[in-house]
Amino acid sequence: MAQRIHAAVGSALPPDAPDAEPLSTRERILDVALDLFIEKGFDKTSLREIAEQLGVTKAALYYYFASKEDILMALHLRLHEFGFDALSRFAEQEPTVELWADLLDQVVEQMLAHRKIFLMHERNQAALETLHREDHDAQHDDLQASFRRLLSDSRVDVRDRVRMAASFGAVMGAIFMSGDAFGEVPSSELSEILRDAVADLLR
Amino acid sequence: MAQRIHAAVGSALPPDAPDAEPLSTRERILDVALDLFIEKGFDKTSLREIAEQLGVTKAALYYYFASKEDILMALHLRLHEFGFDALSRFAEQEPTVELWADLLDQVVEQMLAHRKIFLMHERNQAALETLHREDHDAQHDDLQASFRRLLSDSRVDVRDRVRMAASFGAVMGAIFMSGDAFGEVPSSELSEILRDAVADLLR
DNA sequence: GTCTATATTTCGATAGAC
DNA sequence: GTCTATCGAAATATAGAC
Repeated sequence: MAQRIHAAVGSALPPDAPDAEPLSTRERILDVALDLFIEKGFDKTSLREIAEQLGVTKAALYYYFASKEDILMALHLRLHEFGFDALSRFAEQEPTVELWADLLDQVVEQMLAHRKIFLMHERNQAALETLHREDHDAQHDDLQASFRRLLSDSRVDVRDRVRMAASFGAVMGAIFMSGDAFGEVPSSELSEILRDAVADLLR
Repeated sequence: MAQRIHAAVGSALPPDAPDAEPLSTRERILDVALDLFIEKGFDKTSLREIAEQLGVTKAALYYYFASKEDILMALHLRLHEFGFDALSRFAEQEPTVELWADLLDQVVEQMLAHRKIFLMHERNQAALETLHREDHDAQHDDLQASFRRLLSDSRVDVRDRVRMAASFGAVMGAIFMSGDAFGEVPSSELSEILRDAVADLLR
């Protein structure tokens, strides 16, 4: 596993945009993998399965990705695309509940727009951690790590820090934990309800 | 895998209670497995590893458990022990935010008292679902399923349902998502902060 | 109850033709 | 770019002695 990971980020366009050009094979692999990683988990998904569902053979996958973990990494990088420079704001200034509330507003939008990617992350924490352990490039200083650092910042009152963590969990819970209990609720309504709830927690 | 799963529940006593009798081998297996399933995930934990850390061989494990999944099932049953008859209250009456708030108070206590079991569940959702797919005994009608049913109950206003899900997520987030950011915060304080937060969400 | 084998399967990955 | 064929490793699980 000393191999360089060279994953890149697939297109995040909606699947049937008006002028959708046919997805590249690479992107199709990622989309199939994303669904399977959500449904069965990374470890229980075999390359054979991904290939089969795509109508190619295992070996073809290796033309696009150096390893199975490389596929996971490419999906992980999709997450870094959306808004998680948002967290970088906190690198310089002291975290406050007000800043946090602003951040969560953005996070809610991103999560609703890219449910699958977030869901995949929620359901494959262990596999993703292994990935990061091996990537000692530490170029990205992972999200979760920044997260924990923030929540450990002793300049902020404990009560506020707990509420910061809780408000994030609240958003996650409402969007993901419930399966599709709110699948029929329009995103805009869900978004508004959540914004209010977050405000109540961090007011 | 047509084999009957016959897992039973290990003792949930604190590890060094005053009159602690030495743990049975069976319980020691479960405790080691619990730690490893949290740290590396179910799929990446091998029976060899569990056995090694216990000072026995793989084969010995099979005297106590019929399969690797059987070990996971035994740990899953530990969860059913604590307080999740709590959810049964909702089977009969209409869910309300008031009932939900009461429930969450209990859940907070259970989570703080049995962090590891809950953490293991959070981090091995995929493996646990596979388990349930195979256990078509449906004797237990899983927690998560009851959960989703509750949150889909159209008698309750959408806004309230979303807040119910969010409040649960808030508790999970504060206790688990943060790693050990609040490890030094006394449980009693954490519990009180969370109770207040939940009240703000469901008031 | 625990051990030493070993059977069996599956998977990730590679080589090389086309 | 995709295929066929195969390698090698690792894991779960079993058989049978002690």
